[in-house]
Amino acid sequence: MPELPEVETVRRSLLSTLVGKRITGVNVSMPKLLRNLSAEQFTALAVDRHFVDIVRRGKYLLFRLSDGYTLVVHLRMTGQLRFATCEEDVPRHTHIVLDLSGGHQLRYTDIRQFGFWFFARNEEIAQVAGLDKLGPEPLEDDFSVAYIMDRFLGRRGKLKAMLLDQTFVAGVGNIYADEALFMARLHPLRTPDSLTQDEVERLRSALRDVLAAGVKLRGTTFSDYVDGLGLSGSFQNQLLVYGRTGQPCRGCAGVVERIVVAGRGTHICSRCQPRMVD
DNA sequence: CGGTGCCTGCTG
DNA sequence: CAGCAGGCACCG
Repeated sequence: MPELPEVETVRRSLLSTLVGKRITGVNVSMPKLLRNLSAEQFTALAVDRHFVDIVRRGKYLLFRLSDGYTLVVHLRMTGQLRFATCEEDVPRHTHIVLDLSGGHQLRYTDIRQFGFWFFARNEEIAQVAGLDKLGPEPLEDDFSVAYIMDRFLGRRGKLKAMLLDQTFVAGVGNIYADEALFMARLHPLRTPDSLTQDEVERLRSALRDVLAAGVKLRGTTFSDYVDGLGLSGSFQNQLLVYGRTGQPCRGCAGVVERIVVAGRGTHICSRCQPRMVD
């Protein structure tokens, strides 16, 4: 489900409510979601620690706890973190519940059970697969034209696959990749190595613009995604191609097509995004 | 590189 | 009932 804008929105929505709250109890009904600890080990380490900060890297959320501990959460496709009071009904597919001081809870719900939690000392979280290999944050300055040109040099394969590669750029997923490629007027099957500097500049701007707009509108809600307080996003109303197969292109008289690239459903306007010769 | 598996639920 | 879904690791 969640890409950078959704994960960032969850972070922001939980920050002020969670910081200062102490974990008073732990309830794990799906122990396999705890990637590195048993439910007993996790409970023993987490109870009595309080939340200090929440940081996002790519699609990972890092909950900083007291005494130098960090809880890493990845929501993958259908994970949800929800702050709630104890009295509120617990939704189906809720697999982990943290009881918090003040009668609140932090609940983790995940229909497809693809997400995970990893709990360790701050200096140990580099062990989380993928976290230490993340590329630059697309909204930061180090995601530069020079960096992209360098990474694209000599690179065969498919442009869209690069955008989804978290070691190239952190936090881009299927929706925002399609939207950015459309905005940059680049075909997803282009060879990265073939892009001109002008095209790389367009791609970088489009990615940054679409992700910033996604954050501003608090994410894209189709069905599952809501933020940490249960609120939907509204970027779904701004989508130009994603999920619009067969509908008119918003940029020309063409129609949005669906193709498969790198195993993922991919939405393009082949008139606005010419395949060209590589 | 592409293909597959991990899961459940929804849609055509 | 098959196919698809916002992600990613692993396999050959």
